[in-house]
Amino acid sequence: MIFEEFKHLAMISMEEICHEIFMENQASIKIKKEAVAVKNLANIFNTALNLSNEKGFQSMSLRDLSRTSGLSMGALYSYFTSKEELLEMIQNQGRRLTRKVLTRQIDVNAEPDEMLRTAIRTHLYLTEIMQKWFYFSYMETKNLDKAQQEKSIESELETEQVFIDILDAGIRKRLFHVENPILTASVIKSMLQDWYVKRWKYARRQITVDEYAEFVIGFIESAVTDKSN
Amino acid sequence: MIFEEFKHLAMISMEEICHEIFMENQASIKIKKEAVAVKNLANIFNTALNLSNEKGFQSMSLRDLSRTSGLSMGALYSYFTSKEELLEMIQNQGRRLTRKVLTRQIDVNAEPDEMLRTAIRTHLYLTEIMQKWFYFSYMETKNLDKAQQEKSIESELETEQVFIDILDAGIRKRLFHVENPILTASVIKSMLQDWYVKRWKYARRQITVDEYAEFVIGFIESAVTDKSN
DNA sequence: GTCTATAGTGCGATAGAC
DNA sequence: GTCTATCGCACTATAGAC
Repeated sequence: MIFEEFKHLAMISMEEICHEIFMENQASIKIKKEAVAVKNLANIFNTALNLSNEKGFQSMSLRDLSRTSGLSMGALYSYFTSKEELLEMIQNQGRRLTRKVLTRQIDVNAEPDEMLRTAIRTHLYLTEIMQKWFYFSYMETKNLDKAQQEKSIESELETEQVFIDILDAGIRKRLFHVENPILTASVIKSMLQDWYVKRWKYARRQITVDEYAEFVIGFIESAVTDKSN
Repeated sequence: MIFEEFKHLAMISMEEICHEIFMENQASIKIKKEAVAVKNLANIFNTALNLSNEKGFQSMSLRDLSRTSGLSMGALYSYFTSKEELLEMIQNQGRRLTRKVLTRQIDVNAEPDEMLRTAIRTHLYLTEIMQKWFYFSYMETKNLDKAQQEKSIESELETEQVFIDILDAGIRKRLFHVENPILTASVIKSMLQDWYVKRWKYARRQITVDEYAEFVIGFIESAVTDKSN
């Protein structure tokens, strides 16, 4: 699968997510008509992500959000009860989407080397589509309360575990030679994160997500492949 | 060189830096006695870094800074003319220290494989000592004005260039087999950044900077070493 | 050189009209 | 369901006593 194919597939997930946001936050959302609520929520989230990616969530005032989204202050507060809650809503959805797409895409019956390639591609493609969401999540974790921060940490370790499991499977089948699967998974993750954190760098160099995926796969494979075979 | 040796060496640089901060910002610093100014500046910077690393620079109010540092609001404003200037002062010093230590440590006459190891270790050791400074710099770049952001980008690319040069030298001497030196340098940098960005993860797993350095060196070497030799 | 007190601004949040 | 108007508060920054 290349990026263009993945793009189509993930759009379906996006629809699901917008629906879920509405359903799950009905306690905070005063608006009852789903069509109206979903449309405005999408607007609010997109605007908040754009503004936050520019200058950070704290620096974005709700007046900024109101002006840019076209919704009044009063209208905004129909969708959340505080600025902090808006932050948590956005964070939650990012985490959920990651988990959903990553576990859906990886075929557990495949061989470890194939699984590794798929996991790398899927992760990169996902963060490419949701770049702003991931960047936001990444940068704003420290502004969350303790409980939400813990969730964020769990989510990070969960993603890392996917790679640890793949590496372990590869070691057992003697496809990989890896001395420290945990640290190896950790540095793999750092390479994947670089794609959405340092977006400007890759954009400037005109590197596409498929080119980056190919490079990372090649780099990691030449580091972990068992050369005794 | 291991970390403990480096630590001692870098402390000398720290002294220099504190002195430089005072000398260079005499326009903004109203205090004339150097001993007083340097002591208070060190206090302000350290406190600001601690608070910012917890909740971000924007969320840290100057009242927080005043309370935690023990200096009054008025005293704080003797050392900078605005909160934004404080941010820039901190950013500038981080960048300067990076450049100074990295170029000082790397022996350009060494063989590329040795240079690569030294560059990785030096980078990790430096960020270990100045962890809060680097984390701060990393997270707060987007809150800077355009001109300062550009400096930050230059600094990132400059560090990356150090690795590109080493890789190129290694390719010429047939020590390394690297298809894309730019992307390779880029992922090396992402692994090094992970050490100070995800500090909590490595602390939780009780991995020392020397252990991480050894791992990263091994990982990168097995990816870039020319296997035809 | 450092303090306290306060001016002035812009924020998050809400009440009530439409 | 959305708007405008406004409240109370916390902030940055400064002026003037010591």
